Amino acid sequence: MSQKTPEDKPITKTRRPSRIREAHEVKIIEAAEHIFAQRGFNGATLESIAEQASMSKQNMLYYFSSKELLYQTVLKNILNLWLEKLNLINQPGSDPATMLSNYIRDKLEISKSHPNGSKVFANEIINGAPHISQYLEENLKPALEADVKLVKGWIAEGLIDDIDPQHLFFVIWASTQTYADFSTQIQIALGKPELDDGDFKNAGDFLTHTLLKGIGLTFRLEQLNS
Amino acid sequence: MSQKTPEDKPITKTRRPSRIREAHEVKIIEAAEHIFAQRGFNGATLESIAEQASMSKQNMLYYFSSKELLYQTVLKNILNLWLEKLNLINQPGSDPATMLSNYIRDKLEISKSHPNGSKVFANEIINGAPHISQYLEENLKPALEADVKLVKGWIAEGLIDDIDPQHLFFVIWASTQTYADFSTQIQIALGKPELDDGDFKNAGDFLTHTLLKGIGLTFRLEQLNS
DNA sequence: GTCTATAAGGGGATAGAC
DNA sequence: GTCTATCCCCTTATAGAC
Repeated sequence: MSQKTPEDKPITKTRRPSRIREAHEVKIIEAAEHIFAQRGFNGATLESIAEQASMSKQNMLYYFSSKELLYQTVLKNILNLWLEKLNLINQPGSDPATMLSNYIRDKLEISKSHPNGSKVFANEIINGAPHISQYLEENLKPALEADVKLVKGWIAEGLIDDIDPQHLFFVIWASTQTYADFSTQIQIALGKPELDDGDFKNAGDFLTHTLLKGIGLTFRLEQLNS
Repeated sequence: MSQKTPEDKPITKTRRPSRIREAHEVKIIEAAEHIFAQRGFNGATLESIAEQASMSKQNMLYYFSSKELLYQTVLKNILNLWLEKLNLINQPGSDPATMLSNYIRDKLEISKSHPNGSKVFANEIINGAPHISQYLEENLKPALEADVKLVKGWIAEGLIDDIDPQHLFFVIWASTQTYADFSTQIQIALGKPELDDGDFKNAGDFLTHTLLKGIGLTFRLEQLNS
């Protein structure tokens, strides 16, 4: 699996990252996600990120030479996670109801497991995507177009209502990511200090019921759970 | 209507704002919305807001004595606009389909007319609502609870499916505000430089069709448009 | 009400010893 | 790889003249 150097002995001078570097990089990225989510790009200080990662600011700069680089890394991590799930065609089951309900559940799952990455991304988009618009153009746009084509096929076959496929995806994105991005507001509305598994289950049930039924799929929840 | 001073002649020393003050305050708030939306609270500088408002930073500080005060003003403006529309019971028509479709159209209209206010608010919530959580607790929460009660009544009467009312509102909020907050991403996905009236019409049609049908309302678009 | 000047502090990034 | 020290710019807010 892993690439081997021609020599017998491993040569540490090559680009292979050392064990300590790898561990520190993970720690720093997690800290950066946390702080960028909480304070935005400009509000986050390298000092506070380093503190969250339990190291000195100067040492952190040894691993990520600039705030910008750190930020880009966090942004691309979450976007790549989403893009993986957006590849609907690669799903095992092939009927529209299963594909869409799986996609909704997957997106919600990421909101639950990576709320900070989602928040950093949301912040970036709200501010006009100054650091990532090109990456969206090159990666998100074509991925969405493939799915739109798929959904148009469903409409042509009469499997679902004649709705606008692009807006279907915009609404799925918004309504799944809101449970990460707007969790503070939802917590206040629900009167609880944190969203728990039950809340995400309720969200998933509501969304699959409403969106699938709403576009004309005679989908029943019991089918999926069985 | 307007409060009168006991004296005959207007006393300029009282709290009544002068004409020039009022005009400048409006200009400053609009500029602040724009810059805060684009750069976040920390990224926005008083210098850039003042420039957008065509005045000196020092003069702007004469009207709004701190960045914090300016920010709070922008936040409460947009939230109050939303709270007005959230008061569903005050609508003329009283059937669920009309109430909800009107609410969705109203929310979308605000996304179109006040995208910057929406973005500033979104940023604030994402960052954990450090400046406005108490205001949400005192104003948003009770307003939502009234609507939840209303929707529960509809369910009890069998007018709509047995869905979770709170999540219905979370999804309406997310999916209408995304056309303001995430407009940059949507523009990239649609391949156009700006969202136009047609895009908002498509969004509104998709949302009313899908959400109303999705919760079991046998609503037809033609009824509303006639 | 508007201007010039400046106080006061914060924060990104680099240099160089160990 | 990690540390101490420091450069230098940016930004909020105030003081005081006009």
